[in-house]
Amino acid sequence: MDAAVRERIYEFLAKEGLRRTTQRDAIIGAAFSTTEHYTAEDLLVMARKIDPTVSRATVYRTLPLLVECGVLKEMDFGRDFKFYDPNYLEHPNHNHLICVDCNKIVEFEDVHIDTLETCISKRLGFTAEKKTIRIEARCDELREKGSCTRNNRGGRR
Amino acid sequence: MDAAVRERIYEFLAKEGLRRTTQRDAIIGAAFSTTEHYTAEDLLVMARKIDPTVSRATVYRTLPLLVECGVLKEMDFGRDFKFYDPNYLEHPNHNHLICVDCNKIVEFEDVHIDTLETCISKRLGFTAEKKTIRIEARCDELREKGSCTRNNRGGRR
DNA sequence: ATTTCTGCAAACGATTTGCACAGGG
DNA sequence: CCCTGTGCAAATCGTTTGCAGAAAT
Repeated sequence: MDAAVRERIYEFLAKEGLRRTTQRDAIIGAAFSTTEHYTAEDLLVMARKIDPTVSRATVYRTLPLLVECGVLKEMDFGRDFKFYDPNYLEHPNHNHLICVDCNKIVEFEDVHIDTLETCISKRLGFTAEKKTIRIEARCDELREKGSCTRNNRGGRR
Repeated sequence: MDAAVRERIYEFLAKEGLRRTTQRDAIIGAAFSTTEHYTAEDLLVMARKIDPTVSRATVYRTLPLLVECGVLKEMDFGRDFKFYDPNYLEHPNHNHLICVDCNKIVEFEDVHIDTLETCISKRLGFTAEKKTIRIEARCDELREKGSCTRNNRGGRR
């Protein structure tokens, strides 16, 4: 994982008077061991590979810290659980396309969108704070070939 | 409420072999007595003004029917509960701006967005199915005047 | 009659939290 | 030492569901 991210987190913890613990280290290590999106439960599994003593509660308590620190983005797609995006720092302006077939989440950026959204907010009398585009879509690949080679997070509930 | 909507619902129920009951009538009447967005709990309260015997379970069981019938739109903003939009038939392509201060949901349409989203999906190899723009924003009014005259759904949890 | 509906209350499931102990500063 | 962090298990809360009786066709 990126040492700068780890450093940033430690500074944040210090600033807040919070401590560096083995569990938090394991969770941080796990959280940035991938560029994929994951759930709290996914992260628990990943963190336990580093430190088996990590509990679910600690994961749930650590996630908001990483979000507040700005290194992780929380995303609620109206699915059953929230997703977290460790790739946020590198691509702060991305949007998400969610495949309803395979649950794959694809990131994309588009310069037009940002302008458009800022315009719209201004027109309505608001100042945009978080702009999210969610596109639910179906794989062309699946429709044409009958199967889908993408990451399949489905099956859960 | 619009008689055409009611008619459309009755046809849907008939087609599905479902029955017309006093409770469903009350819920339908309540569901289209406003153009505002509401939650399941809001709808329960509204329906009980028409028929006090309506239960929460029946509301929760009826909502998906109205959604499937196409007269109501379900929206999950990643808040604590889902919202329902009875205004969907008249404005099927609208997007939502949610004020983080007062929880007001403002609808807007924009022709550019639709084109943009279809392009993006195609570029990524998907066929867009549901396109949602969510803008979280802050009232300019609140910031400037220190108060907000908009509908305030806040306070819950 | 037969089938769908209903209200009730219990179940559900992701997330949060109270508590008593562990461990970092 | 003191105060924060932790695991555990119980609580939370919108929503769903099993069941037995009620109502529609």
